[in-house]
Amino acid sequence: MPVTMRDVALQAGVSIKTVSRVVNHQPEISDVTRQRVLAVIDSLGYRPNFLARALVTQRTQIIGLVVVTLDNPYFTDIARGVQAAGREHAYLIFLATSDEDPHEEQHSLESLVAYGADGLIVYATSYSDAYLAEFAERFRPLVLIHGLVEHPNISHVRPDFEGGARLAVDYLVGRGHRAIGMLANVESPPTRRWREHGYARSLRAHGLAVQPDWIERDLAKIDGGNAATRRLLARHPELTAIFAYNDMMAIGALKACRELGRRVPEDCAVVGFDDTLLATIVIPNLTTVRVDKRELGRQAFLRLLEKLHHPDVTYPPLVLPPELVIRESA
Amino acid sequence: MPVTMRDVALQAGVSIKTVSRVVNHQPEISDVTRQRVLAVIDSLGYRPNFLARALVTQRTQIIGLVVVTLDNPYFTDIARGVQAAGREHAYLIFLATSDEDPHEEQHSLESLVAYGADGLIVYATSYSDAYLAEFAERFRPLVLIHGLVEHPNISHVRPDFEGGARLAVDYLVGRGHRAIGMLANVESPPTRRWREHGYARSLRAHGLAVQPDWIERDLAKIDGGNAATRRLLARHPELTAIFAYNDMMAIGALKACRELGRRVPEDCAVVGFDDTLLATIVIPNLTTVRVDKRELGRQAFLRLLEKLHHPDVTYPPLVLPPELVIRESA
DNA sequence: CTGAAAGCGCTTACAG
DNA sequence: CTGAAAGCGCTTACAG
Repeated sequence: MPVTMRDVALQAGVSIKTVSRVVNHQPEISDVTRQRVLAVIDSLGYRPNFLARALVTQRTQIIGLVVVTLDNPYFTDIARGVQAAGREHAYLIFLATSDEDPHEEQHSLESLVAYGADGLIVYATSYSDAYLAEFAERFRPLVLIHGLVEHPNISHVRPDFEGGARLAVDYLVGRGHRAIGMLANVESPPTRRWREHGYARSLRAHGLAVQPDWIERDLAKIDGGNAATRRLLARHPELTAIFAYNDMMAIGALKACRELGRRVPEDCAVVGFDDTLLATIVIPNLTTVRVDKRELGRQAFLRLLEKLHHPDVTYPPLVLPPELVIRESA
Repeated sequence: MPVTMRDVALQAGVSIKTVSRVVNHQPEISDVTRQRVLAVIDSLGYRPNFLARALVTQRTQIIGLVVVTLDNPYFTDIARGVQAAGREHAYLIFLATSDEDPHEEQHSLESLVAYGADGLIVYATSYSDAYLAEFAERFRPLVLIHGLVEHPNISHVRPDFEGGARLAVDYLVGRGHRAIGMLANVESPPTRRWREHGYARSLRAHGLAVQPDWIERDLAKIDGGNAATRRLLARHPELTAIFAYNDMMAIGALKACRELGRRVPEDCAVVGFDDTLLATIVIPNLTTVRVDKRELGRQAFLRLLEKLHHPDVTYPPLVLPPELVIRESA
């Protein structure tokens, strides 16, 4: 039997509307009444029922956050940024994971809407762009992290992958490397191969030819990185450096090198991407491209908030500048 | 303008109640009517509003999960277990993190209740036991992971920490170690120092004296493990092995040894606890006590579900058996 | 097998 | 400054 507004009103000898006024900090109320109501609220331990409120206001102050996996610290850091920003603005962040199951991802999105989430922040590789556009059209505003879907209700936030990749490859070239392989994510759609563009662009800028065969694709995880590195090095033992899609793949590369008897960085330099907490756990410590993950999450939230307040404005993608962190692996 | 039941009813030429019946798969309805309503639902793209439903049924099918941090993969694995079990039973898992801020933790718990979560699963060190008991009394059933609060509405789930610690120390003694230090969590309240009991018990079982000074406390993170190891080894250079509170601290110990020029395992063996994904990333790979984290999460959910269905039953704590995984560090 | 009415706990114009 | 009434979108007895 939870305590309701009615209970408070009865006890305080005022109307429900008056209670509502003090709960919502509305000014048109005498101080005496306010104090009296406050006292009753306190003594009864009354808590407003958000569900009921949401039903009438059509706003829940809930933001849904859907990420593919919690396994990569990259995502948990982003989530933390979203949550911190959400807190500041009195929003609750509802974190859902799909565990890489596309079916589950879709289900999460729809559940979140059914529960009245005011908006969604999505990092999810498996959604089709068409589905996302339709979703944004029919339901709520969306902000996509790393995505790319043209729709007025969809905003975008991402690191400057291309710039980051150039930073990495420029550095490698500067260290004398000429045969630089790349580990790419098989799941990246052609429209979002930003890192590959950066890699190619940097190579060309230094007068080096781009060899498509030096790019090897696999899942963007440790095992994927390990397997891709083995294939790459078997085909092209002449490679002296590897630029990896993310830290996970870079760690896989480190493992592969270790198992293959190639010293890092002497025989094969490795550069990662993201600068997750794993980068300094691994030996050798990873040289990698740092992305401000919390800021990314924060900006995603802020973007969504803007859209919620100004539904008719369309915002250009926000692209955050990365930074090269030089450690031991290259 | 979302589509409501009323819209469907109007369009299908039936009452709202009839629509409700087909949406909720209630049997008392003719097949013809059902088909007609289904067709309208489909063409209108109707989705039930869970908020409205929850308001009347007083059940949301939402379970709140509160964890201290997402930084330790141990917690994300538990969360994954909870989520998987939740899915199977058509529950939505609302994951909240406090980022180690006690104030925020409390806020999460209360928000979750305000939004109508049917029950809560909590791993949170900073709640006082009294607060949790009062919370369970006034609001919803709770299951505590690693906790210990006697209250009929609170259930418990945890690995057998004491047994796991004995496994680790037995192994170390079996390998010839006699001077075995321990890294403990400063934040463990005296009632929950299960690993320390296991450590002491194993030592005594082998006729070895327990030296309180061989136990060093710090935060259960990498840096804490690093610092604690340095202090411990400075005071007791005679130690040849270290048993750590968790993998995070063990990784800190690895770092400390590396920086101190102590080879692992030759000069100092290290055993962790949890067997997170980090254990095989680190060099040397960590020998550690494996806990089935997903199962822990699953059981936490199942416990809660039981309680939701049978509020009057009180369940004994569930203690999951761990297992020693021998790798390179000991 | 089908429907009209009340109510879940709030907020929102609208009066006074 | 304060209150009575309607309504958010559903479900739940209760009739028929």
